[in-house]
Amino acid sequence: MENVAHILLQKKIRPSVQRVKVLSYLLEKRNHPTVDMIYTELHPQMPTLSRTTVYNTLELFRENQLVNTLDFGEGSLRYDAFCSPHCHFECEECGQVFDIETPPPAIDGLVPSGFSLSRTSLYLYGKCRGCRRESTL
Amino acid sequence: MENVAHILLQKKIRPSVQRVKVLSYLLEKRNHPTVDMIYTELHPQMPTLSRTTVYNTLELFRENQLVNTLDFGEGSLRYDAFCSPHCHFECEECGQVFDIETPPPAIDGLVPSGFSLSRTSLYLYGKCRGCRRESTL
DNA sequence: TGACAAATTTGTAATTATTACAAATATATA
DNA sequence: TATATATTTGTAATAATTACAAATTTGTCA
Repeated sequence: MENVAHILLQKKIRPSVQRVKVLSYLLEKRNHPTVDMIYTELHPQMPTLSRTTVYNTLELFRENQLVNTLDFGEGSLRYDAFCSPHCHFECEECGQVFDIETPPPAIDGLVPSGFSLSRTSLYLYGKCRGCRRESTL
Repeated sequence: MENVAHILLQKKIRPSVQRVKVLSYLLEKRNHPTVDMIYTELHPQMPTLSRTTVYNTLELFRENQLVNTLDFGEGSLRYDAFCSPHCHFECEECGQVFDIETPPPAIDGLVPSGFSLSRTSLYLYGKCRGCRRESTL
């Protein structure tokens, strides 16, 4: 919506149709999608959309701190439009990613002296509620 | 050495030349290498070594809990032959990976009820001592 | 020891995610 | 409206990894 366009304008990013759609997708779905998930979902509505545009757009968003990348070690990156400090849980069964609304644990004092820390990522792996339920039915 | 062959035999893995060399490399260097680093270093001594063998060998080691994979989001996996619970720090300047000999922080209670946790990975990013020193010279 | 079976290694080809890049299109400005 | 600038697109390149079948090595047993 207009809402999303404003977010882009605040970052001095021109709100093209493609950019607004990609950011809207991220904000509405909150599903930490891969490039392929975004492309596959938006392509039917925008037949001219290019995969490259999705890559370019996400990279632009990342440079402007509108998204963070997540790497669960599956071979492709995921994107998160919620940049508050929080952790992520990936279900090893269904692949869904869940937000854990707790900031990553303090690790002050962990790094050797003389080192400087710029950021940390904590990834949690396991089974989500739905998948656990299924396996006990 | 023979030492390394014994480790493999304990896991009922036949200690072929290639397997012993790859595991020795990991244990001696402790440098969390990528497949390419291993291949590049071992190839001169073993001209017939194949990259595929390195991949196969590491996968076999992983299945037998002899190594863990690390994914710092650089596009290629790294391998760690020390499986005690500890964290990793990657220098954003020189790319070196350092062990942080502290177990990943307890995150009990972080996961939503009904979820089960199987493992966690904590990645730290920043500048190592050497690179900080260089930048202030 | 020699022959055969099983395990391992090798090299090439396929696959997948991502990036490079130039042409085409759309947008903004004068 | 003309022109410069920004954006998008599509194709081709790159890089990591996997698939797979042929070649080699190793182990077993007569």
